[in-house]
Amino acid sequence: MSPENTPTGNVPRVKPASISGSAPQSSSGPLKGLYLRKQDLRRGIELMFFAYRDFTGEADQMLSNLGLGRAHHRVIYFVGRQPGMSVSNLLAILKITKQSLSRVLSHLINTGYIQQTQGARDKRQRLLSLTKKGEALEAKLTDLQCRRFAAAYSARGGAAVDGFVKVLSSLLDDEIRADLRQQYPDHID
Amino acid sequence: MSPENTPTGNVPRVKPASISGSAPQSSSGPLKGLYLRKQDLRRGIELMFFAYRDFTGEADQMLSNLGLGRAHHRVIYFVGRQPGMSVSNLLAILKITKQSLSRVLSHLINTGYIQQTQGARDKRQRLLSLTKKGEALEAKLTDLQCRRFAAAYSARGGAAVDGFVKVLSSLLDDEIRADLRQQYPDHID
DNA sequence: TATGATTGGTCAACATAGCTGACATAATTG
DNA sequence: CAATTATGTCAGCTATGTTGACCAATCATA
Repeated sequence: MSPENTPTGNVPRVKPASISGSAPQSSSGPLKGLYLRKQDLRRGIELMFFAYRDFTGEADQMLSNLGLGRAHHRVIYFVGRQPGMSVSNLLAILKITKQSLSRVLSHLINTGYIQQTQGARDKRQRLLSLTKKGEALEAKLTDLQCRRFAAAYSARGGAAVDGFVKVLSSLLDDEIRADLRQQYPDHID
Repeated sequence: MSPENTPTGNVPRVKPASISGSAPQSSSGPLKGLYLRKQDLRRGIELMFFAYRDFTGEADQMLSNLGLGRAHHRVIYFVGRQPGMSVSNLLAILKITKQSLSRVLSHLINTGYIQQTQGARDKRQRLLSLTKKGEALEAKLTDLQCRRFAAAYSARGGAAVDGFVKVLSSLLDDEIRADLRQQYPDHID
């Protein structure tokens, strides 16, 4: 059907450094790198696309009932995770412009999901935290997604979870991986 | 710092069926479900967010240099994966409206990345395929993402890849998992 | 063969969420 | 005091999704 569905036996491989198209990679033994066949890499690409969509789908639905979107969710999630976070900190995590954040954040403040207090040490800073209403929404949304993860994790077991975390963290840009390693010292390597 | 960073020892767990907040889950032994602590589930959520962003980042950059976006990439990717695909088939995969697809697809046809031929059996169908130009772009984009996967896969090894695939496929909606199981009969369970 | 379902396209209008550029204010730091 | 930093705001643009309405060609079938 598709070009990479070559009949088993002589399947295109991909080397990390350069992709040679269809040259078989025989230098590292017969079994090593079986998961580096082009079809395996494509499966990874597609799994990321579909899993990310499904993973966010339920929360998106709940949000849209409240007139909110995924951008609001991200703000609520990260403020909930680290209350007292500054705006610039949030900007660094989300990697969007302050104008984009401003629109979403103002809305969340005006609708009573998020509150801000002046920084004690640096009075310019607006330290963000969830209100009761915000906490309630954050809990509902995070529970939705945690439930999906809990189901997947328990269906597959600890070893699979370990591999999942390892591969995902290796997909990250180096800079982001370093940041996450600080957040989860024992869990991201 | 954050509310779930409780000092090790009595860490909130999450059961797949219902999230109880902070009640410890002791019914299934002392070690089982260690990966179901709330912080582990949050780590999963965050890894998905950051990894998806980084995973698409390089391709997004290349696309924007050509005046294209991620939506164009998806079309090019899936048409390249299954040449001769019909519009309705593509709509079913992407799960967007035909109006949204139309805008992107028309642009790709007008700029010579995609061609369409009338279906032989059903003359209403427009069967889509990549032109030479489209194939070249698809190859460049897919190679970018494959290289990232190849690097992560070889850094972590086959066992980790196996866990990665298992957990990701368990994160899918049931219907999507069934579809993917057909695409990759030996690889998604 | 007539009817209804399917495949696909089109026009119009709208919403979300990103972007750039320019400019302003207040507070900190050297 | 001057420079930098943290934050906000106005204006406009783009990409990508949405609804709703309507049309044409083709297919399948009663």
